[in-house]
Amino acid sequence: MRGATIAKVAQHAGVGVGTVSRVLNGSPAVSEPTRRRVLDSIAALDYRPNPVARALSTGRTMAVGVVAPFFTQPSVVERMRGASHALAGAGYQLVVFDVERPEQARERLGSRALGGRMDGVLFVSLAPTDAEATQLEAAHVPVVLIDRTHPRLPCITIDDAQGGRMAARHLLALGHRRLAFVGDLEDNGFGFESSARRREGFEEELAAAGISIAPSLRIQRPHGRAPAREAALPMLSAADPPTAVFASSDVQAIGVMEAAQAAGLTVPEELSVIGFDNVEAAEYTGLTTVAQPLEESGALGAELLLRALGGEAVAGRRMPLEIVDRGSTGPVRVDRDGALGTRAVQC
Amino acid sequence: MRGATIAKVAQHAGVGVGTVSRVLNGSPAVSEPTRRRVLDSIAALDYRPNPVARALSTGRTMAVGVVAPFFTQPSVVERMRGASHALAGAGYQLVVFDVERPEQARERLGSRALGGRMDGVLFVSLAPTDAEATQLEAAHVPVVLIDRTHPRLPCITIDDAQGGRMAARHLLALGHRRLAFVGDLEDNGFGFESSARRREGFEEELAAAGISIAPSLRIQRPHGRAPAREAALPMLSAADPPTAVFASSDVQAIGVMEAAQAAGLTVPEELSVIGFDNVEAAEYTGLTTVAQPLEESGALGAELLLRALGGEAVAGRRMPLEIVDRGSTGPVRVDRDGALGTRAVQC
DNA sequence: CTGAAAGCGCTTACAG
DNA sequence: CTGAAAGCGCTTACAG
Repeated sequence: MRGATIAKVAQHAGVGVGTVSRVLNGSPAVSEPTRRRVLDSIAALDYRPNPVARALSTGRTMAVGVVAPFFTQPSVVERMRGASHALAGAGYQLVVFDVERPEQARERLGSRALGGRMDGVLFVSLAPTDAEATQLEAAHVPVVLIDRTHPRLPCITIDDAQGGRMAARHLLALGHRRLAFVGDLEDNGFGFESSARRREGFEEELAAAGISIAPSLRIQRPHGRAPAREAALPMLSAADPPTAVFASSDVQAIGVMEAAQAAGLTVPEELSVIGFDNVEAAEYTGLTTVAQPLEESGALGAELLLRALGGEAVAGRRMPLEIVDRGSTGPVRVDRDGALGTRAVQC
Repeated sequence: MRGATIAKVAQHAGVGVGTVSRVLNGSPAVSEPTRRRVLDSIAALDYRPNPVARALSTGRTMAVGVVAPFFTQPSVVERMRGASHALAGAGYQLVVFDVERPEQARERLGSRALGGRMDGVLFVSLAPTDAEATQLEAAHVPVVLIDRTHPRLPCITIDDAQGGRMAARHLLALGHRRLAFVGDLEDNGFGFESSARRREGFEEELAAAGISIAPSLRIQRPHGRAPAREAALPMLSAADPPTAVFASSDVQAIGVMEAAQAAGLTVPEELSVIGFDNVEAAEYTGLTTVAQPLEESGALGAELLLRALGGEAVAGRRMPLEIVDRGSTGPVRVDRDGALGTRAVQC
């Protein structure tokens, strides 16, 4: 006995199933006495409508899929926080599709995972292929992207290049001239482009100041704290380390700070480090960063999706950036001769 | 046209829908030629079975709910990582039910959220009420708890009191005698008991050594970094601060380390800090902690649930604990007179 | 205002 | 091996 059905309730109340359905759905076309009687029967039988049957009948599942690299990118979790609240408030269930490896994207999305089961889909830091987008459109499943773009889909983005420029200006204003960059591999299987755009903006602004990054100071590794740390350590231990590092994510910036500690460089006195994103860890590691509104982007993405679900045509939005200074960057050290300080000449 | 249906495929292949269903479900009772023909039609029409219809027909939704305080407890995310992989591998969708406030637990669980829509439920750091448990049992929905207990349900737990004892022994062995505790409010709306059990084990072991915690050094606050930091600051700034602090979670331990920095105490020289859980942040803040296997507990919980879903009777498990020493604890300082060092007598 | 019936898209005995 | 039919539990025109 897996619970009462609408038929049992109808029988108990002495009405037709249609009438029970009407009171369930708040139809005004039910007389008050009947309504009461049905409500009483519902309570008496502890009846709860079967959402699966309802979904089959209405064509709406009341579930939204969220496709994201949940466990490799801490920023995703913060975005989820915003989305989860909005979705739950609107009565939607949130189904997670974790994508950790590029191949998974292919397996999961196009096929059974999304088809027919989700009323809408939120892509976070990931984008559907063109074929998938077409298919989703054909099925009339609204889609919103966060932190990625697509020509035909509403996207919530930031200006990554602009963020890179902001980081450059921040470090230049502190007098730094010997700068390093630590970011993602630019040819990754997910098509992540943020790191490349951030680097481009950064280098562009440096170029305007007549500065370029020495090839040995441009590090690109798979995303993650450990790879960043391991790649930064030799660079920071060398005879001529940079005086400042821009990492294209907080995760990597934290790796750089760990490398600095291992190399015996104090932050920010001997090395300035600035990250990007403003994830929670940036707060308790005291990292200065180019902050983007993570939770807000998730909330906004969910809101847009809800409106699209309601039949509205929605447009994407670009979110603002700001530098949050927590003290991991500082003025470049200058020794008595006025030369730019490096570890080699200090002490 | 929301995609082809089984009827269209049957028509296209010139067979009955039952036959199409049989090839879909790998029934051996289909001749090879028919099978090929049906497969061709499926491909030609780009047909994908509607999971909602299938769910209604079979009574299995192929979805599992995870009920947890996702965004207030970082440990939950690490547990999810383990669970997500196992569930996805078995073809189950993962539906998240975030519970941030005590009242939400009531609204969401018992009612529409879980009823009829989930094949199984994983509770993380949260437990169903007795009424909910009964209801889930009546509906034959298997349940597994992680980090909580219930008399009739399989639970994956740790020995919290034992962990508290381990922390105590660790600090006692380093010579600490003036000890503080920072943990959760013990009367919280969620029924979290870990913090209380950890404190009890800690105090028990101290008592065996003839030591007790001064009331002013026993801090209990809502879970979180900021409340821990704010409550610890005055304690650490006082004339007679403790030489070591046991926090019943890493999150709170990080708050204590922030307070130590604000109070001008160096860790571990002037203050030893040990946490509990071993979340990722413990790694990059260099926190010594009583480590529990978070990801493994999630994976194990998912496995048990899958086995229960397969009809097996499953039993819970107790996970092992170990101290991971990252250098935030050290020997107590002793001044020249041999008295136990405190900030007041040093220098 | 209300009931009977068709329909949502599958699966699965039941006959053949 | 295969088809026709009933059934899963709802919703929603359609008549009255």
